[in-house]
Amino acid sequence: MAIQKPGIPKGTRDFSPEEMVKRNYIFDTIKSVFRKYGYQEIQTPSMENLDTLTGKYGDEGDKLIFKILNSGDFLAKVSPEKLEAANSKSITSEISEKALRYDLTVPFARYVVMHQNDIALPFKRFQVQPVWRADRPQKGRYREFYQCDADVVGSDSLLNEAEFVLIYQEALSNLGLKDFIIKINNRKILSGIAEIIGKPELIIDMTVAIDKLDKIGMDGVVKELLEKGFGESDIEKLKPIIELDGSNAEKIEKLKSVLIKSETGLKGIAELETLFNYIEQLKTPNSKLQLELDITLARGLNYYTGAIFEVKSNEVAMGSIGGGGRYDDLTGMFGLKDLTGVGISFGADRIYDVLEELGLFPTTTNETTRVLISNFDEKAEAFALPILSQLRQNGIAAELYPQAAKLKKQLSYADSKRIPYVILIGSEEMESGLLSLKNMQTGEQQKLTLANIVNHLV
RNA sequence: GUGGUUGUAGCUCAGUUGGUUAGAGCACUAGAUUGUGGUUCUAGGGGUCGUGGGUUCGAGCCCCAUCAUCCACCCCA
Repeated sequence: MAIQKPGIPKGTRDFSPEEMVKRNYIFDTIKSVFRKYGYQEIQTPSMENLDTLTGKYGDEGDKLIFKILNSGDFLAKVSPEKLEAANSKSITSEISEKALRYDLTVPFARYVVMHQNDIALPFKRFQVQPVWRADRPQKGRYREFYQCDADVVGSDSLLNEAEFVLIYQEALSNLGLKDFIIKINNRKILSGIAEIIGKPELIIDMTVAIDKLDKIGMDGVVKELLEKGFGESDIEKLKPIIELDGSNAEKIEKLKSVLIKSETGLKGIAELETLFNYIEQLKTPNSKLQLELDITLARGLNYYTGAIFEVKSNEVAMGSIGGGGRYDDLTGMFGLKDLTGVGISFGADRIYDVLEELGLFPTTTNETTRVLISNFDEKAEAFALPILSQLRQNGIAAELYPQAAKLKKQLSYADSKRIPYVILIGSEEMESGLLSLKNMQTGEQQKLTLANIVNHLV
């Protein structure tokens, strides 16, 4: 067999020891905040049944699901007519019954329905696992990436929404981000706007178009709205709403008058007011919470029914680093009615890229070996083994250089692995029982008993 | 799915109007220093120039195809 150049699939990455230290720092920070707010961790399988996932993310989303080919002779069951027709879509369901999870929310909904008799409502869970999307990769976009989700089902209180805002604020602040904005909108307000214009059936097209405002400008939005079937008069009504500005309170007042005839719209506004009120009372005093009511915030997922969240860093040009919202009907698709849920997600990989770009990773990461014992020959090695054991019994991360080698090489090894201390054991040390402890940072070296070394390193 | 970018050593990249034996830095190995790393100096190993075809006396360079890559759009974390 010919030697082949190794490679990994497009949009996937290896993570080095150094990168893992940084990634775990992000995961641990986010997880501890989740726990602090009463969320418990679960995990679900990497793959779900294909029909669990299809139809939940819209047509665009379905295309991005990674399907898993059935094992064995997967074409045997497909009828000759279908093979002849060569219609990929109709054959897919026959040759693939599993798929890699696309997000953590739908598997969570599936979990809740399957375990509904075992979980106490309201159920607050968090989940940190990779998801896969068959996207074209680009900056900040990968085919395999981690999401950190927290969701609660079985509670329609807006207190949950308020706490999610605080979780965003606390977790991202803890990670060292100083300037980020949490955008909030409400699907009911969007519905209300579509109602007022008289095109409630076009709400999706409307929200997708106005979502692009800051990217393509008002002219672009108008152009797209016209293409989607809105009339000139509709757009005239829409314009002032889209261009809404001022403080959050001012925006709410203006929206109230615009949406006066829409029951749904007014309900959305009432929800926002309650939410802002909760946040005001819950937030840490003096915290620089940047919260913005953004009426153009839509987000693609069609299952949001209430609040919609999105978080963006103002310091780095990057897509959103988090998002979420309320979905009233999610478990309904799996036969469990009237269960409301709300959740948020952190995009760990994008947060990594942002922290890297801003140089915000802490330098004092202490996840390497604490002390290396040198190895000159068989005799010294034998002498070192009980010492190695003692160090480890005292909870000190220690390693013995696994074979005799030149000291230069062993010190280089310690240096490249950033091991802070090296114990040198030669004939002199073996005779006296005093071991040479070298501090790799200062270069200083002193002779100590093992007990002293342990005290020094603990 | 659409448009563009770039493919040369393990990594980051030079390589002139097409011309002899394709270079540098970093990394690696060895030595200067037989028990002292990070700085320095010296030497060394390492290349199907993404792949296939074409033009030419001659191609890393020009042409075609193909694959990969990154970026942007769509959409999204």
